[in-house]
Amino acid sequence: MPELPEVETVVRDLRPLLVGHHLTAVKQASRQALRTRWRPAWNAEIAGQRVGSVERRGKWILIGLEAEKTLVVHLGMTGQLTVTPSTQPVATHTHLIFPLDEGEQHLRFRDIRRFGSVSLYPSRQELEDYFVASGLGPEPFDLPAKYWRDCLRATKRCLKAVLLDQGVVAGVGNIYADESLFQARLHPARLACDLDNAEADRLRRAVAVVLRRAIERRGSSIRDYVGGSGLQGEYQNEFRVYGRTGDPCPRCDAAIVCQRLAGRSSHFCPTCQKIPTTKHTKHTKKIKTNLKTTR
DNA sequence: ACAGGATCCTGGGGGC
DNA sequence: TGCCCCCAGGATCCTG
Repeated sequence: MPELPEVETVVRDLRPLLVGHHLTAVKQASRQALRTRWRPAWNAEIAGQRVGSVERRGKWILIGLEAEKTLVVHLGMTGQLTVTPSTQPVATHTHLIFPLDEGEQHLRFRDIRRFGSVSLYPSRQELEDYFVASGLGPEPFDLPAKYWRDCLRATKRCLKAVLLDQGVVAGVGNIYADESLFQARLHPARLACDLDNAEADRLRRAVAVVLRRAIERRGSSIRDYVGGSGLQGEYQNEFRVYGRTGDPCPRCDAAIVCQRLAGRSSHFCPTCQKIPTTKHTKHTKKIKTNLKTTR
């Protein structure tokens, strides 16, 4: 899916197009259910509401309405949230249409694979309760060093799994996990609890550096992702390991490897990102032998 | 507690 | 051209 940089790009694009404008209605453009079913009762709640804010939390998009009502959108794998002229033909797999103001513009939610969701929370508190209940972790920028070290020390999971865990840090997905690990020169199968403080700090900074750069480039467009104004991202042109199996490592020229790890394809340089011998080597070896090389 | 697999979906690409 | 299989940026549930 769109990961944090893509979601941030959508939010930045949508903010000037939505804040101060009114959602006048809701049209369900398809009968197919999203991950969370749109409740007809929300139609009346939305109608006539003025948009006060557009924000991001992890991979969630929060559209603030009046009286603390919040429209909450998750793009899943293939979700697109865009403002388009109402004269533009409605694309296939468009599920929800929110006409704006006098109806000359539409806010549209399109999602091919339907892993995404759109729902309405009646108050900030209920939304916050949901995030707490689902264990959503802190934002990756300015992560407290001690918090991060403690999280890593407390788990025997591999680094790849920890980075993908939205409860540890919110917003990182498969692409940016691989790119961050390369940036930090750490092997994705390293056990989190094996990292020393210097390595933990390196990874924490690498995540922030990679995500910031990706935001500057408006995220990565692999197939379905577009920003809030329909524009594609550019960061895919700067991938150093993701999707580059067999290509030379930009640091040392060794061939980039792709292995299945934590259920996801994981790309890394076998030379720059080595697993050092440690007290947990036995366990790590077990993980490594379980890996199945793909492609 | 954690790994790993299956699941929810559609579409694109490769192999034959 | 067509068919079949595998793969994909996420999250969640289940099993061992």
